[in-house]
Amino acid sequence: MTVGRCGPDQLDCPTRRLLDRIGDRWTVLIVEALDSGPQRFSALAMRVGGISQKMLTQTLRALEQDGLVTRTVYPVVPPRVEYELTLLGRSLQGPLRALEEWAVENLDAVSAHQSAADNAPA
Amino acid sequence: MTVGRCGPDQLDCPTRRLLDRIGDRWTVLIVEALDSGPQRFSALAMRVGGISQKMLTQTLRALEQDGLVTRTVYPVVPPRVEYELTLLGRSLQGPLRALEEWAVENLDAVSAHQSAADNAPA
DNA sequence: CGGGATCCATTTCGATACTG
DNA sequence: CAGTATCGAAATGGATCCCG
Repeated sequence: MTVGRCGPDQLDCPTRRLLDRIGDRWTVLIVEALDSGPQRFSALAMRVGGISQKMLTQTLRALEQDGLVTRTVYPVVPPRVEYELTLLGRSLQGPLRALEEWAVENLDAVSAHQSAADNAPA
Repeated sequence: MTVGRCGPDQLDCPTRRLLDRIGDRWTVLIVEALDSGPQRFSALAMRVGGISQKMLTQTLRALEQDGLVTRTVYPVVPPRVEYELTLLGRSLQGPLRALEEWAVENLDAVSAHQSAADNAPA
């Protein structure tokens, strides 16, 4: 459905648009990986860890299109490309960090509930 | 890959775990839909808008398992089931709201960059 | 009304191979 | 090194039918 309308009951659309753009794993992980300054493609791949180059390229392109990331190509013999968060991109880090902190603090509780649910099947 | 390891370069795992659980569209939308108190299944479906009952059920079950949502069944003639955020669930609303605000404030800028990228193909 | 089960279309994504 | 292109496996998700 992609996103369709925004809900009969006046649902907040910006949330949907946000999720449509940066709502996937890799986008979030990449933005956070770019936290510590400009990164090369391969460095990024390592930092994110477990991402295929396809997804990395694809996600970076999307981030670039959205103006969250800049792509700088250095015309040197071994190709060198660096990705860096734009101002807009960095502005996203705050909210993202908030979520991250929530994760750090509450994810254990979530796991606990999870296990409890498992042990009490019926 | 689900999540695999957490990256050779000491990537923050909680983020991955978070994304694994509440990293999809519907989860976020549902949590926000539950903002205004307990909701019935069908009411929830309307508020979220565009979600199939399959995804709604599925996502609600997951949220329940994670201890973010409670499911209350009232044994009445026309079945009545209400979903409500737990304390844990409500604690997630803050961070989520932060993201929402970012979306409201910056999503236009993102769209602008998007269009610019379209108009300057090469 | 709420939701389980099934079927099927679409999308996503990883693996692989090839290029400048 | 930093991609692009292609292929196939797998997950996602909607539609439909049925049940308590």
